[in-house]
Amino acid sequence: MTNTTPETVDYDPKIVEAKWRERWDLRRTDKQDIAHAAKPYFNLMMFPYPSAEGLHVGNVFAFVGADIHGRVRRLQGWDVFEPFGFDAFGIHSENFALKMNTHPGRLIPRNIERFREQLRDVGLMIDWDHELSTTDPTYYRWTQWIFLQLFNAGIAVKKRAPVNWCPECKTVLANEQVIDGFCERHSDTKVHQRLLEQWFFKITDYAERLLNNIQHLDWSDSTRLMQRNWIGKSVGAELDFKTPDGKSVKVYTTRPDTVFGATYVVMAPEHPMAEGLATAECMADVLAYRRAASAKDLVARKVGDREKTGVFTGSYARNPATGESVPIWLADYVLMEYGTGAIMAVPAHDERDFEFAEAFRLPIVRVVSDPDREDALPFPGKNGVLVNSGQFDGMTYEESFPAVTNWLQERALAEQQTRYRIHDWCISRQRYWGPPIPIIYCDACGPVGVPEQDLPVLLPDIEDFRPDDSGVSPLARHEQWYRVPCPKCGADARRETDVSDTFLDSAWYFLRYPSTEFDDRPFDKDVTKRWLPVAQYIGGNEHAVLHLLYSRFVMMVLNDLGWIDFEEPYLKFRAHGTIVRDGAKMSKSRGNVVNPDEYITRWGADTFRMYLMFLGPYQEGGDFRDKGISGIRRFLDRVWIIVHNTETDAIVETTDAIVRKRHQTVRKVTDDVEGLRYNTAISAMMEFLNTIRAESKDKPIAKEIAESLIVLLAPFAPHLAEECWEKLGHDASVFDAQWPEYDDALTVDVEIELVVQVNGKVRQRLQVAPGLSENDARERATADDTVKRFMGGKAIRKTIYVQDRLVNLVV
RNA sequence: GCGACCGUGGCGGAAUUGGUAGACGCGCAGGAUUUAGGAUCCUGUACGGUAACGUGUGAGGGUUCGACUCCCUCCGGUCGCACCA
Repeated sequence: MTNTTPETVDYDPKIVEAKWRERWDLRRTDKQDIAHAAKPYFNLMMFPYPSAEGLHVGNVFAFVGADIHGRVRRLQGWDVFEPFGFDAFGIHSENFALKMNTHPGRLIPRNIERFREQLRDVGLMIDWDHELSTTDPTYYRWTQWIFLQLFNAGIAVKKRAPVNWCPECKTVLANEQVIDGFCERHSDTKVHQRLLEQWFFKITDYAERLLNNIQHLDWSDSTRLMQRNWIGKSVGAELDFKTPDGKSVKVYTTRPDTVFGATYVVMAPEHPMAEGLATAECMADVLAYRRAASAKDLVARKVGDREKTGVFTGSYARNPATGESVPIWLADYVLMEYGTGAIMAVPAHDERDFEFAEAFRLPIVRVVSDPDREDALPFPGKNGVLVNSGQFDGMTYEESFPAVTNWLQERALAEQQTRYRIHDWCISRQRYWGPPIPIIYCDACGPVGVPEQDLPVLLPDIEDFRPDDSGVSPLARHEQWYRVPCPKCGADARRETDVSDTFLDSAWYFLRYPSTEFDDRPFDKDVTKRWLPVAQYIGGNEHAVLHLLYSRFVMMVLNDLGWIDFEEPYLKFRAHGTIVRDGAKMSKSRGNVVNPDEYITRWGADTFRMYLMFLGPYQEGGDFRDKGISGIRRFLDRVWIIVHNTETDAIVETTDAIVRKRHQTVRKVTDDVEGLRYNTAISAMMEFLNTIRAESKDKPIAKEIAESLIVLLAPFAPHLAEECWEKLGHDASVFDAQWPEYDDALTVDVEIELVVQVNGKVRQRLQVAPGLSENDARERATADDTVKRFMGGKAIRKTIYVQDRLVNLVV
């Protein structure tokens, strides 16, 4: 390096990073005083599943972004707590162990060990004293405790329910594990429906509160929208269509205003009233249709072709508004699981009903008309006014919805109703690798919760944990484990053999982090008060619905039961983006997976961290391209050189340009890191360095300039920053320094470029002092030869002046 | 099908509230240094044109003194939901 002074050592990240890893451990730099922190800041990142493949570059991207945020907050004076843990229970670990012919209990510790080493190399500010793993009995003991709180409160209940069953995994799948009717893990295996007795959490009872709180959360709009959609609130009415013999067919609709256009009724094929409504001559068809529909399972019905099929029952019901007799049909486009399992069909204003009416030649009656558009049917919108609707004609949707509903309600033919799409949370898994559900079944006492002092219910160490298709967990094959006396009456009883859903493990882990030292309580009340709710949560979008919703729900319940004094766990949540390679998602099959270890070894952790953050906006992700990383390394090399050339004991004059750039950079980086715009924060630091280099021309620079650069850089490249900080004469860690301040007045340039437009086109750029008046600006502009030429001697009709930016002359 | 977001050089990507399009970085070209290569440093780099200048943010239209930014139509992509009545 030509401009390196002889005694300067080249930047060798291997040496620097090893030195500071050790120093941080020694000084306990990353540890937090949980009991006494004055300005607590809980910086949470989603804990990973410790896969056998080790840390993925996407993990590193996620954690580094969160770590930078934590380090910035620390420099800004907060007592930052940045814990880490492992979400190690679940189907992933178990399936992998089965494939490798080993036991997950032996696999997980190895994987965790590997993760820990890799994470250490990345240079995260993690307080390892508070590490946790969901598979640790000292953790899942309290997962079971939480289950018991919900059980005792009547929120955990047992129900017989249809579930998604994957014949390959041989277990129940959650809805999100079903992709287009196939298992997410076995893309060629169709998911079946199966009826099982399972434990459910009554999250639907909390739907309204979960929905309502969303508006107060500092989350991104898209995440909030996804949560709203998942909860799926709809306001409508249950209407009563009566048959001549007095039977009552209840239908649910969100458009009671269109009831005058309801020309037939449709029931789901499995509707309990279907058979009773079938007339003798239609019975054979009805039964045949039913059989055909149940052969097509629920999932296939949802994804299969949407050709409308159906069958007439032979019966009629009375439209509660018109009093006319309308036919009752069965069709599989109506789902038993939503609403009442029956609908009133308004073919003129619903596309599905329209298709069905066309296919079976049923009458179509228009009851909404848009005066602005004479639309073809169907016309599903809410614009327009009612027609063919008796005394309601001429009303808008907003008027007619309540008017029609009330009118029917007065005659006991309707009831306004609010419904939610969200289902109760099924937490039973017929699997081995999870926390046993702490329930004991007694013939006399029924389901009894395991007494708190008997927790944890340890997961037995068994070798034959392979699931079978019996519909029960492998634990049900271990009599010596499940046979226990009833805790209430002492009679022979048996344990619940299902384990709980991984989402329950992860629903409360952040509550445990600050309290890991307590073995007699899940979380300490004082500690929790000090640290929770979490200040900022960073994680992947794939968990933006379920994980966040489930943990919000569990916190809400714990709050209601008096265990905690907040009900929303994450005040602020931001989702990071995904790293792709050459425009495609990284995957083993594509062969474009990036191994972070190689890059850290070759370039150093600091370079790798910064490169990942430089790829693109943190919340959008970016495209990983090998070549670009050298630019970051060059930047860090130059920082190293400039700091090592800095005079620490001499007074060095600094140019105004450097000072100005310093203030501009501090402002820009401060704003950018706040909005997680790490890519532009890095380019601002690069610009700062470029200015310093151009101005100083290899001469030593002033100490305070080097210092502010290093502090800004520290969250991104912590090892190098520490080394440079020490070189600048500091004994303490750079992370005990102060985030630099800026002065707006000192960011103002002495000379600005004034753009001169003629008729909106840029024609000239003039160097002027800032703060020019409009008249002065116009004078300067019109005096310019080029500007004169483009004005062509015409008079100015209008001048637009944007202070210190541009003047536009309209001629 | 519905909803959300997005489309900018050879590439990754910049551009507070409409006000200099292409910051920063990669790559590339030329030069310096070097026995050579690499590294490093300097200069240039949207496109066309010797130049004046013209043209440019997926396509087309609109609003405006002025549009990557706002509005309409279309095309393409990513994600979420998906017969939810």
